Amino acid sequence: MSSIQPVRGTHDLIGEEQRRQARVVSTARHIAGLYGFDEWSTPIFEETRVFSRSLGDTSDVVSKEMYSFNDRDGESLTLRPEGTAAICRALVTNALTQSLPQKVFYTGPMFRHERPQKGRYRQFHQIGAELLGAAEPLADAEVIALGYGVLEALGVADYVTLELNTLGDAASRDAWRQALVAYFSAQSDKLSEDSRVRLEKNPLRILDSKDAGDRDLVANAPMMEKFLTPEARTFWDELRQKLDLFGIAYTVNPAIVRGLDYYNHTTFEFVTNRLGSQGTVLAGGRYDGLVKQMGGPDVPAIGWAAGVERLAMLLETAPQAPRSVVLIPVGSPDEKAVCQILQALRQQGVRTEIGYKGSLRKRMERAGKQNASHVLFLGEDELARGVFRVKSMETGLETEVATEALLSDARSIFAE
RNA sequence: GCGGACGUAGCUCAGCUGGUAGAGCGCCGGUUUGUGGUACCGGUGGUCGCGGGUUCAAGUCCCGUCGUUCGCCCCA
Repeated sequence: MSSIQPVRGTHDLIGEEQRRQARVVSTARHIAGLYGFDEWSTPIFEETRVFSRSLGDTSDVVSKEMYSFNDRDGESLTLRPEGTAAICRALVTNALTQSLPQKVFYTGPMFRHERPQKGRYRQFHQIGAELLGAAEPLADAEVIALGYGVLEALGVADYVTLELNTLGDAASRDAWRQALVAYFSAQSDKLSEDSRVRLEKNPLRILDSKDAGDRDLVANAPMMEKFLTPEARTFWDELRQKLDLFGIAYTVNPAIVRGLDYYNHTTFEFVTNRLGSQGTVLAGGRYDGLVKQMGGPDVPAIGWAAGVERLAMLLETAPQAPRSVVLIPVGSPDEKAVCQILQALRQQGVRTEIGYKGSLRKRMERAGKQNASHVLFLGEDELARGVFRVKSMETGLETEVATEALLSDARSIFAE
């Protein structure tokens, strides 16, 4: 066993694992396109303040999980722990606040120094969608519909449920937060140790505590509903109505409060019970203040991110490896003819390989192992007669095909 | 960051109460001359995660460390 290992929480993506993740990404990219979202790519590292400012200083992501370092110029940089902040930064830097709305799809690696677990890695991958510059509930509904559409296209929608909540606008949220703090402070002796810390840092998080004692307290805690301003209530009502119009089923869960500071109004999570404690598969919400925080104008926005590894694990069937047509020279036919036919097939869009070294038996064996769809035999005899022997590895049947036909009509010859 | 479990060939694992490692699969080659997935034969393969300690002797006991995994925490 080699002593050089990949860094803790990182993995090489090879074979089936690579194919599963690629399937997730390409499917999401396609569905996002149907909704009119364009793909952006932002740098993998940013100035640290892009994240520290936006995610909230007290969030664990900022306070203890970021890969931050000083570069050779002494500037503090950070490997992106999530995608939304950078998209907002890019919106501002590229002056796209002039042409709203912008509908953005992105994908790529993210980095968080967490304790690795299944479905939770230090370098992991996300897909995400952001709709910047639309304030109406219809936008929220459409963004959620896009998320659902991706899950549906991946064939995992059945294992997943949508949980929905509202945090209201700033005024609602502040009032609610104060009420929660007052409520929990009055009986902080009954709270779990973890939740006493949350009371200081992020009281909303107490609501989704798993501690049994906490849950009893939470059951009687003041609910967001009561603190909604009339505007926030209208928004919340409309959102649910639009979701109905899109035919998206959901359950309201007051505990969906999200971890990052920038959310307001809509929050949602698509969750599954198939991945143990890492059950959140796609989640997001509205973040109307973030673009302004990034130094831009007041741009309302809504979006979500999803974990590629988690979705890849949920895929029911693994994408198949592509099958090749393998050319096996018999004896020593003219090399020029061999190379020409290889290139001609590739130009016609047929995945073609040549069987290297070994006896004919060996090469056949290898073609079988790599699951080739067909084998092409070319010997001096065939070359002289202007034909190939084409063997279907599926049926074992072997036919003679004129070289001309291969040069002009290869795809139909190899179509199953 | 906290607590538990685990860590033997590429893979799945066996190795009793301590005496310097085994199987199956895989991989490589062969069963003569132009044909796979079957069969047969032969071969390759491990400083038992790593580092200490106890012992005449450790894969087997103890400590530490790294990694994986489960729960917590956090979050996608």
